[in-house]
Amino acid sequence: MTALTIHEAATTTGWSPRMLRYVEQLGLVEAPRSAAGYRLYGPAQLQRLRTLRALLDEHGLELGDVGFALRLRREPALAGALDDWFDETPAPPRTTGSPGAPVPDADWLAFEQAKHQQLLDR
Amino acid sequence: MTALTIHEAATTTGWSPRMLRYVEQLGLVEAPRSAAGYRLYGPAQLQRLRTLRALLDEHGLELGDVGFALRLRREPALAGALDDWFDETPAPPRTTGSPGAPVPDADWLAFEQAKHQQLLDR
DNA sequence: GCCGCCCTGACAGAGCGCTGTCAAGGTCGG
DNA sequence: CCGACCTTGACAGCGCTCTGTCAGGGCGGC
Repeated sequence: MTALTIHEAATTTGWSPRMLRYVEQLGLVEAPRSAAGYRLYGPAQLQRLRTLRALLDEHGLELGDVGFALRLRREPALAGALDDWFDETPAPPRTTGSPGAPVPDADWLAFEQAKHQQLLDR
Repeated sequence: MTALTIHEAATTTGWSPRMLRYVEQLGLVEAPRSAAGYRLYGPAQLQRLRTLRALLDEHGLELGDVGFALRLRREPALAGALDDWFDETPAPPRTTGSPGAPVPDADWLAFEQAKHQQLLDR
């Protein structure tokens, strides 16, 4: 099938083989493996690599930045902690019933949903 | 009122004066200024500095990471581009009416709202 | 008026991220 | 079977981030 080796994928996407392994190590584009362990780059992976490059160029990002964004998606607790910190400043948002207790943590999903709902209600 | 100089704020929060200026430069904690330009740290800023330290320690973050998270909040286009890239992989999401055109960009907010709505609908 | 703190700007060094390159060994196609 | 490719692991250098420190000048309280 249409599956390229790492060297072929590198030349067609503009990355270097070394960088393709690094990108995979960051968890950004993981190529399936052959029985012998060779990385196999299919159309999906190639597309992903090209759009990744465009993303970096367009917004002046680095791979580490995208890696951090990935971490935000994999660790919702981290994303929630950041949300809380950024929302902390303006005013005591505890206008709803529950007082200032640090969120029972079981209600965390509902808490985040409420926050997203606020985003939608505008 | 209760407003500390940068040196006092540093000793009570555990940061160094240098780092307080750096944190401000990153846009994370900005202290109001006196008429002469002195930074004035009130309770709000002190609280923010302490919780910032806790945030870093708890999740093993660096200041630059939080700075990047701030950038994500200030540049919704960047956040949207990352969302799109991460959502790109699983399946062709163009199941709704509009074909593969790169989103008319005026509908961008609605597009993101729809995506958030999917998050809420679970 | 003086001494101590504040400001900005700059330089410096430690550390880390990114990228290339090499080594030792396995796999594949002619 | 041989040459070209792949694997992982390691090391090296460039550049950037982070943090401290210093210089030159202003502000403030005793």
